[in-house]
Amino acid sequence: MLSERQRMILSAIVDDYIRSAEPVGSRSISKRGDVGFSPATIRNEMSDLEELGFLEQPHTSAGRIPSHKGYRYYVDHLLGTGILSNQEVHLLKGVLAERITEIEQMIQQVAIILSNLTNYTSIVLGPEVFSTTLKQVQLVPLDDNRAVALIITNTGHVENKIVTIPEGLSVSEIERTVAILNARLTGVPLLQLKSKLYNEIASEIGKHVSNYEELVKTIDGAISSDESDQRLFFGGTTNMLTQPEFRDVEKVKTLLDLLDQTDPWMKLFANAQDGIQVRIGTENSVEAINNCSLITATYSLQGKTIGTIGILGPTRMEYGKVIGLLDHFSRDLTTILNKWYK
Amino acid sequence: MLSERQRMILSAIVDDYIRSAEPVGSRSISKRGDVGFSPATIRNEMSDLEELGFLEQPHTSAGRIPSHKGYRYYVDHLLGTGILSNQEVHLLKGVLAERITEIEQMIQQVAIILSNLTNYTSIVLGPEVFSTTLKQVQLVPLDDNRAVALIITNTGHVENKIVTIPEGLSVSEIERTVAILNARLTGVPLLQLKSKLYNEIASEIGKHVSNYEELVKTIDGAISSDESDQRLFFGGTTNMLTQPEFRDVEKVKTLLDLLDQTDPWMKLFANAQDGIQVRIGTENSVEAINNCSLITATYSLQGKTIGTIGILGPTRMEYGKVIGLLDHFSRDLTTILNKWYK
DNA sequence: TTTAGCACTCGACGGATAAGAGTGCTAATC
DNA sequence: GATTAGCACTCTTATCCGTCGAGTGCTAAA
Repeated sequence: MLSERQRMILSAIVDDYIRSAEPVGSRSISKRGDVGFSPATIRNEMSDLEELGFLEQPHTSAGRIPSHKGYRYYVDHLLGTGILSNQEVHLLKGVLAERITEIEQMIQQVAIILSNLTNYTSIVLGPEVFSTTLKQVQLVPLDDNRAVALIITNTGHVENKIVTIPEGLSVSEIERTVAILNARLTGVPLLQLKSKLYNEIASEIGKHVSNYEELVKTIDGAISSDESDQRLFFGGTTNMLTQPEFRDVEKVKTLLDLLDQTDPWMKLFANAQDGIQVRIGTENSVEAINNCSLITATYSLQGKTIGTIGILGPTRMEYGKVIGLLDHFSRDLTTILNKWYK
Repeated sequence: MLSERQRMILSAIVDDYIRSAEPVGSRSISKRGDVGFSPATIRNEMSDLEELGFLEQPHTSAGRIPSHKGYRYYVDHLLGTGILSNQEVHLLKGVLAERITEIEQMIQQVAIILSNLTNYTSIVLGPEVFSTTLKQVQLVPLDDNRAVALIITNTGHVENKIVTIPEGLSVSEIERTVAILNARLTGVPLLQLKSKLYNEIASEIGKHVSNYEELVKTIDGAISSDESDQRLFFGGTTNMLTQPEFRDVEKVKTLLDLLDQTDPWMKLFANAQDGIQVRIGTENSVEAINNCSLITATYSLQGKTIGTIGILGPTRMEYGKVIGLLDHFSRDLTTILNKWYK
């Protein structure tokens, strides 16, 4: 569809614009050396590229900037895979080599490192709520009527909740209840615990415990995790402020308010495909980041995708570098996790 | 020191400036009605007040704005105690009435409510690290070589850490170790756990366990809480962006970067006095908030101050309202907590 | 097909001017 | 003696206007 020369020029424009954040003129392209044509020729091609929708002009007599379509073409066809610098590889290796007992801690570390390396904002969805399953429930007595319920997941995460034990329950009743829970709920995804509890298990508990309604309610309180909020980590939220597109405080506020929320990100990540995915500008469906791009990568455990890590930057972001980093990282992380849980 | 008239004028200027964020002129004061003098008279007084250091002039022929000293005088001598609106009282009562199993959750709720009510940023130091003591340690086996260590504090907070148990330890050795820990560490402030472990307890464990070095190391990992980070909650961090003094992105970044850190706040809160404390501008010692004011209140349990809640706003903040809110809240919270833990 | 040349467009920058807000001082008034 | 009206003065802000430079689009020549 595009001639070789047009592709060179488009590539040069996107590159330059990513670096400078200013409209790119024909002269500066010509001077770069890698496109050996005069400004006039380049101007003609640029005019064509604009007609085709790959470029835009902020106003007559300004240079061109890439349109969303231009970025898309650039990402799909023109991008050389970024090569990581030694320092970057080193840093990532460092994080992944650290001995950490929980996946989440490691993920969080990686989020911070990535945001530092890229100077963009990183958003990480920890071990996927959708696929995390229950491994074990334990009840540890605290005092006369309270206990700590431990919810242990297959990803090695432990969550604790303080529960008040309904009056008049004998120790054996409690023990039996916990045994039932473990027998029936092990392997069940966290999100389904609640419905399973009410639909199947409540009645079974009823067979062994007299006043079981309140008990079931207590269990409900313990297992209905409020963790879904906490599984979303952000790194380098203020990095965006250094980008020239956020010189306006209004825009900053819109973005930061979005970063304070959980829902939009869950939705954005819900339909993330495996592997690297680049969503440019309005492809993101969330209005507040219509002039941003979101690059996501997934990591997996035992062949199953369990989490997503994303980098959010202006549409004018360094796609090559970020994709390279995410690719490298998601592979490494997957390898490590699988070795770990073998 | 100041005449009655000067006090009225100073008060009027501060009030107006807090509302408008613009230098206040003699004419607008005169027109307010509560100061029944002509602009000329007021001008003379303003000139005097400036000489005394209570007012400042951004430039000749602009109105006056309060200096730090002016705010200080206003807060100390001119401020009528703010009266809460019904809605505000209602909201606070609502939060405090909710049945929550952990102090921290409640504190966090309050932080959010307060930042919404004030439109400033709230910073809350949860149950004080300095005074929180250990109540109990429990070890729950997970699989062959791993276990969950539960650290239970006197404030009802439970923290869990996954530990890898050193090879070659018998069950009885582990049990004995836990017993020693409970016997010797109960009631010890969290911050002192580590030193106590190495100085007193390590040797005692050595008597019962052969290869005790690695075990002590593991215990260290479990008790050295990284929670100190998580005890600091922020609410409404983006509220500051709506304040006109933060129209400049640079300032926003400085502040937000500060809000990402923990240390400065710990230091700021470390020397918080009991009751309400107002620190204006440079009184804060942290440079990044030299044009902000921080109002803090403490709450207590069993007569002992256990936490601090602060509201951060521009020096031009609504002192009356915020002080009223904080006062009301800290009393209520203290009452509730004490009823709760009775 | 490519390029040199040139007229044209548009935003950025800087200086000049006017408007407006507010002061400080002086002299008149209470 | 305290208060106030009046007025000149200062400083900021907005606006206008001309200039400059970057960049384009078109035409004609190579």
